Amino acid sequence: MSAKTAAPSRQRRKQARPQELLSAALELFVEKGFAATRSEEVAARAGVAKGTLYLYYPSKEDLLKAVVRENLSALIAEGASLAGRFEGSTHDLLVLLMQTWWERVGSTPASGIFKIIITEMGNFPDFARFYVQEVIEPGQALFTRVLERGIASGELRPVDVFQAVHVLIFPMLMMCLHKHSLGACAGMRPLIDPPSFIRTHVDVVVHGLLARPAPAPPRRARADA
Amino acid sequence: MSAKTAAPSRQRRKQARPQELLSAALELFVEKGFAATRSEEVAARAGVAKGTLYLYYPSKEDLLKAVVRENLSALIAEGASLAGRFEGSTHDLLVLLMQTWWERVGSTPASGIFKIIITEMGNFPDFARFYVQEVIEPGQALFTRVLERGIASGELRPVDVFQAVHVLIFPMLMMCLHKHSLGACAGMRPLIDPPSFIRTHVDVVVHGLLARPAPAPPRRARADA
Amino acid sequence: MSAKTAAPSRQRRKQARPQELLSAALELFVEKGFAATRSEEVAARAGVAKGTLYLYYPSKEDLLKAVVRENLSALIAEGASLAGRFEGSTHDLLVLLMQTWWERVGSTPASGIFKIIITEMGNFPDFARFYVQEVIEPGQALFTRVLERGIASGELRPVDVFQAVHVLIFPMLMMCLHKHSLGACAGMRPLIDPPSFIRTHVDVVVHGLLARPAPAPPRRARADA
Amino acid sequence: MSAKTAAPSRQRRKQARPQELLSAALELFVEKGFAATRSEEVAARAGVAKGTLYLYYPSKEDLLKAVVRENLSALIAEGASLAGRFEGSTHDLLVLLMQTWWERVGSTPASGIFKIIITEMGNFPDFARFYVQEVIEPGQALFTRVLERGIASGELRPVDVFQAVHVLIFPMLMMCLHKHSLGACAGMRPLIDPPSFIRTHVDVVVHGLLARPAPAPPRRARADA
DNA sequence: AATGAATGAGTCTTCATTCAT
DNA sequence: GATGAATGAAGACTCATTCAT
Repeated sequence: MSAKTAAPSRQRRKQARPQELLSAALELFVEKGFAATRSEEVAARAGVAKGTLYLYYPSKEDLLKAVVRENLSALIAEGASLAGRFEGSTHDLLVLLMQTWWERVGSTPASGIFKIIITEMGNFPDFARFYVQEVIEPGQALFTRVLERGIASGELRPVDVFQAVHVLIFPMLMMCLHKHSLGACAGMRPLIDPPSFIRTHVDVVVHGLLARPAPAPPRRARADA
Repeated sequence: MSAKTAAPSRQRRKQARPQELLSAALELFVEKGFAATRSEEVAARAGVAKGTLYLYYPSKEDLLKAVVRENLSALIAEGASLAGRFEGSTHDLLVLLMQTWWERVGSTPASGIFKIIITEMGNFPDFARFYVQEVIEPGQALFTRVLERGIASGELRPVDVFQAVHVLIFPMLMMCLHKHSLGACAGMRPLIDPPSFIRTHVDVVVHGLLARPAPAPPRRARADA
Repeated sequence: MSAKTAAPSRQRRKQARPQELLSAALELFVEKGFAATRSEEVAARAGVAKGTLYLYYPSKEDLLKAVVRENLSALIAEGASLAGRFEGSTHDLLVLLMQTWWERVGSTPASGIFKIIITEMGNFPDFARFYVQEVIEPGQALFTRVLERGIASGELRPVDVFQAVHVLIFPMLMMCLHKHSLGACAGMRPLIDPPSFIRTHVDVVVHGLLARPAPAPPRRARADA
Repeated sequence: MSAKTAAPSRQRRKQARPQELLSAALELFVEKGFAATRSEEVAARAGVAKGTLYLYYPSKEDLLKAVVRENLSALIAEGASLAGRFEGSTHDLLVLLMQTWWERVGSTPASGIFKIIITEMGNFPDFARFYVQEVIEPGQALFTRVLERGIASGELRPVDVFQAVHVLIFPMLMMCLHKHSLGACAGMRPLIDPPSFIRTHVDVVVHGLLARPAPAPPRRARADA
């Protein structure tokens, strides 16, 4: 506590600079969009002067790339680590995956990255490739394996796996986008409660995938909203 | 027909201008983002000079508003009209609604609007309010009614309706976003076939919502892969 | 009266066009300045379309020149005609000249011309020459003759005539400028009453010029303001 | 002195910038008019780039306001300080006031301000109010006090003071305007010599105001012609 | 290393002028 | 002749980037 409030040594601050700049940039790019964010604003939010930004990132575009890369590495690591460890029913695994994903990504500032990607992917083709290789493909592979195992074991219906994966993932992504667009509009009451939404989402989708659906489980209504 | 190929008279062109400008603007705003699109580009794509744009829309921001308004009004009307007319099972109605929505919006350039909205909603608070009133609320109301009817009739499980609506809608929106981000990256094989995805989506979600699921139909959706 | 309200025949309007355009232009150039006046405004105030203006004057600059020339011819004619006719004391002649000048110029829209000239003279050197020859020199010659006659006859002190002329004229011009700058600011009570000011001006200056000033005449105070 | 010829440090230049910009702006606004002066010209004349101007003044209009404020504040201070100190005849005070005013304003670049004000006052209503409060009213008050004192002491005729003030001031203003319009036209012989004109002006007007004019001094003012 | 004054290419927007109707 | 849609050169202003301090 006292360590935080005390003025950090010059050494420490310098070390933390790149992180601080990236996180300031993430916030602003998410809030206002890449093009509409002035590089001076990024510097200001990171507590440094305009010129300092350029000591760390040679251009605004490079800064964007660094922001995306930085935040996506975290995503991938999380996903990969979870992949192997689990033992139990496919149903339980899916619930766990989704909740963990929300905890580690959806509920953190990193969730904003998807907004940037959606918008800027067209303007940075090399990004598209990077993103597909590093995020989309590993992610799909993970869910594909889970679903295929569930189908093989007879727990799930033999639906089209490739698309079922997207049925699972898309609402999660949309949730993130929502959080940073409509959900970020000041003065607007929060329309959706993410954890609750995720429960419903997983509940519905897993039910829809089950081979012999169990008798409807004691569903939790919107008590938390 | 022959009249069209001849140089259209000035009168006729003036009539068509707003449409042409809006559609050029839609394309570009979706492709490159609002902030990154130069107003002169819009004019050029509509085949007019820079100044002409300003005869029709007093500023770039007004142009954006007009684009969104123009494209979303139609959407709402479609949905509402379909809502009332239908007789049949909730299952069939949901399938029909989703397919119609895709036909009228998702598969048209208007689908790009959602990308713009995600990005720009935070920058235009008054527009956010407009969008909530004109699009989000009516849309939610429509699906809410359908689901509530299905639950009342015993066809669907009594899930949280508000969230189930989002479970239905979010993947559709995400589909649109995907189409204009990753899906638009040149040289990338089409990863998802929307109609097929929608079938799977509706199949899974409706199954997940049904009170006594019919024996899983052995149909395989992904005919295109 | 009825002739005015009835729609003038096309023939009449066409004949009146140049006048109407010049007078609209004069008003606007005086109100807002030459550069800040849009040519479309001039056309609109004259009740014609933008293009019509260009049928009469090939450019905005030509329009300005026409406006100034048009209004200065009137000035000159008035001055010249008054020059010869008068018989009586120099004192009375000066009073008459000033009052007439105010009636014919100062109190009409033509008074605004001085504001334009002051501002634009530097941008149109050929104007400067024109103005000196057509207005300044004849005007100075007139007053010079009057004062010299008064001095010769012993009625006036032998002051520097060239400068005395300016002592007489400058306040009149300043009055015109005042009327179209401060005096034109909406919501500002009229600070100066021109006729009254002119009486004081002439009274003071002629007193200052008289060789043996008459006992102070029964001065009219500011009863009219 | 030698320090000045060496390249001034960045710090020093920053300090001097506002002054340099204001004085460049004054020159150009007077020469060409406010609307006709491009902001880049101002920057260029001050020896900086376009963008630098905007580091100091947020808009061209603000620049104009700063120019006027800057130059007129000094004027008021001068007048007021002189007003109180003087002991001697009203005649002498008036002569002194006029000469000082010419020294401090009329003969400096600040004299051009009046040309700008005449033109732009109508376009900046809030500025008009400012000018009335800060310049016109204090100035009038000053001369009003002087004349009233002269009348009270019997030195001057009991003329309408408000108007007499304008009789005194208007030619001075007109002199300034003349200097920057006709007087600025290249290739035109100097028609008026201001100091000499002012002597005549004050001579004539004060004579016109005196209660018992001294025997007209046979002095001939135009020593320079 | 850090700063922030300075730059100037680039963008939105206006408006004098043209010309098909 | 008259119109007003269209043009595009020009101007106010912004902001990514540089570099002297």
